[in-house]
This record gives sequence, structure tokens and C-alpha cells, in this order.
Amino acid sequence: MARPRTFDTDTAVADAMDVFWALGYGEATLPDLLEGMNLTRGSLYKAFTDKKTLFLQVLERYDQKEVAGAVEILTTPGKSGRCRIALTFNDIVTSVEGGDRRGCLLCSAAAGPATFDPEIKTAVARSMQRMQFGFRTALQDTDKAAHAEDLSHFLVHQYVGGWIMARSGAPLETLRQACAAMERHF
Amino acid sequence: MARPRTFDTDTAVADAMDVFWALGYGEATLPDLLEGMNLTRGSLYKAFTDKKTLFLQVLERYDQKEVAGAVEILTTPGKSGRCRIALTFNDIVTSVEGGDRRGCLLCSAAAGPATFDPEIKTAVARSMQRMQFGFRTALQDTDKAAHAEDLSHFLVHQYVGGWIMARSGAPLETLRQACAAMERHF
DNA sequence: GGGATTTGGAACTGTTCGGTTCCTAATGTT
DNA sequence: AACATTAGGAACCGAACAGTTCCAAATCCC
Repeated sequence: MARPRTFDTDTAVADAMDVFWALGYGEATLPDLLEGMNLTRGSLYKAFTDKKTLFLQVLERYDQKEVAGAVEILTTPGKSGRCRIALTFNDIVTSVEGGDRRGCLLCSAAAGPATFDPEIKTAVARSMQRMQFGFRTALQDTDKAAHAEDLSHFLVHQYVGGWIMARSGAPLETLRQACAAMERHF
Repeated sequence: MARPRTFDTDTAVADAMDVFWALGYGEATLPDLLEGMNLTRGSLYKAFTDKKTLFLQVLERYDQKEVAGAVEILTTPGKSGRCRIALTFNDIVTSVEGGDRRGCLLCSAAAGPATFDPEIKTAVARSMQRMQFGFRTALQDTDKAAHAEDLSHFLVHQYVGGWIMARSGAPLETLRQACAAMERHF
């Protein structure tokens, strides 16, 4: 005995993810979100409480879609561990080649709102740990298996740095060289 | 025949650097800056035009002080190239050990305002190139001299990722492991 | 000492922000 | 048909924001 929602919550969160991904958390204003989500103020606040709660749901979705996809590639046997790691880093180069300079929402959140908001910090840390798990699993299928733990943290740093540099406008060629060095030395 | 300035411009820029370093560019408000610099609105705008111009001067100072210091360590012979590189990455660990979670102003600027402001992007790119030059010079004193160019870009990514993770609150132990892996494999 | 300029401070502008509160129309459920 | 709830707006609030202007007091240089 109640009127149901006319918009799909999942679609709305997906739209919000696009806005946050393109603009960043702090730079995305409420009008930006309302336009991107095709919602009115009242509907957004009724459904998502506030901007930060919405962003936490966006981070959750990013974890389920993008992070989970990367982790699956890293953890699925068949290809060598080295190959799976190389594929993951190639995502940086290929996205920039395709004109996409948005970078990685998770990495941008780590550099931005995670620095001053505890809840966002926790959510970011959780996804980062999943990335680290993926790298560690892949490393166990290499000749460096003995150092999988240390090296996985090292690769997380490399991953974050690569996406930040991609978003900051670094030349495609330097991104390529960084990833090439990665593949050559592992 | 004019009243001279009572504050030192260089000191004021140094104070502004502290504020931007702690809070980030977007999060630092004008009242934050006025308090940290011990200036009034009128004085700040007369001397520095606006917030962004002030930040560009801060980036210039950061380049002359912090970046130049890191580059000097990387380029000064005496120690091995590997040792100089390790020293540079150890700065991340030691600063966090000392309770400093501010990270690197340059890396935070790359992840933040450089993504939407062309002038800041240019300034950040310039300092990043100096870091890359430092890494390349150090690499020429190693057994990897043949790949110094590729590897220098790779090390810049590693450096940026490390500082971003440090600022985002990553556990000290994971930072240590990442740097240990760096030293072990180069 | 007199003219020029900076200082510290206050006041103000116009905008944007997050957030709230209405109201009416729409629409499923019982 | 009656009811409960949401949708879709609009209007509004208080706060903070960057930026500007004005002024009297202070102060240095000539």
C-alpha cells in the first residue's frame, strides 16, 4: 500500500558513479549529481540521505564492478601470474589511449576524501586490500612467490601511482614506459 | 617613499605551504590561509592576487625546497644509485613513523587540482619531470643503466603511489613492505 | 615634516553549497 | 474506492565561499 519508486536505485547509483568518477568527490556539486542522475533534490535526499552516504554506496558499487573485475583477472588461473599482472597495468594505458583520463575512482578517493573522512577511508582501505589480495594471488604463480606479500603492496603502490599520473594528464608515452618497465622487470 | 611591507613574502609563502600541505588545495579555505599566514584579506589579495596564484607560488617553493632536495640526493655521486633510490623511498616510511601523514604536496596536487586546472597541471608536470630526471640519473649508476629511461618513469609512479597511500592512512607496515620490496628487487 | 603607500580591519557582493520543508499529483496496495 | 506512500517540484534557510572595496592608522622615504 505504497507508491513504488519510479527510478531504479541501482541505476541512480551507477549514474552517480559516473559523475563522481569524472569530477571527483569534492568537485561534484549537488546540481551536478541531480543532473547526472535525473533526480530532484527531494528524491535524492529521501533515497540516499546525503552526498557522503551516496558516495559510500558509489564506492561499494565500484568495488563490486571495477575492483572485483580486476581481482578476478588477477586471481583466475590459466594465464601466468606475470601475464595477469601485466594485463591489469595495461588497463591504465589502454584507457588513456581511448581518451579516458578519469583515472581510477578508488585511487582518486584515496588521494582525496579518504584523507579527511574516516568512513571513506575505511571503504577505500577495504577495496585496496582486495586489490592487494589479487596481486598476491597472481604473484604466487610467478618465480617471486616467496616474496608475494611484500611485492603485492609494492604493486598496489605502482597501481595507484599509475592511475593518479594518468588522471593528472601525464603524457601517454611516459605511462607506456612505466608499464613497459613493470613488465620487463617482473 | 612608500611604506614597506611588514611581513616577509617568502615567510608568508612558506606559511601558506604548510596550510596547503596539511589540508590540500581545495580544502584550504581563505580563513585557513589567513590564520596560517597571519595576514588580513586585503594584504593577501594585494600581495598574491588570488588563491590560485598563491598556490602556484607555493608549488614553486615546494619545487625549490623539497623536490630539489630529493633530486640532489638522487643525483649526488658517492653512494650507489640503488642506495640513493632507497633513501628517497625511505622518506615515505620515516615521515609516517614520525607521525607525519601529510604526504607529498606535489603528489597531492597531481591527484587534485592538476586534474582540472591547466596552470597547476603544468607546474606539477615540471616538478614531476625533475623527479624523473633524478631517478634516471641514479639509475645510471646501477646495473640497470640500459633501461634508465623506462625505469625512471616507473619509479615516479612508485613514488607517487607511495605518498598517496601514506596520506590516505595506509598502515605503516604495508608502506614498509612496499618499500622493502622496492629495495630488494632493484 | 610631508607625501606616498601599506597595514589591519570591517563591510559588502553575489554565488554556491548542503540541507529542509512544503505541496500537489501520481500510483500501487488493500 | 480508500489509503498510504512516493514523485516532482518549488521555495527557502543559514552558512561558507572568493573576491572587492573602503577607510583610518601606521610608517617609511625623500
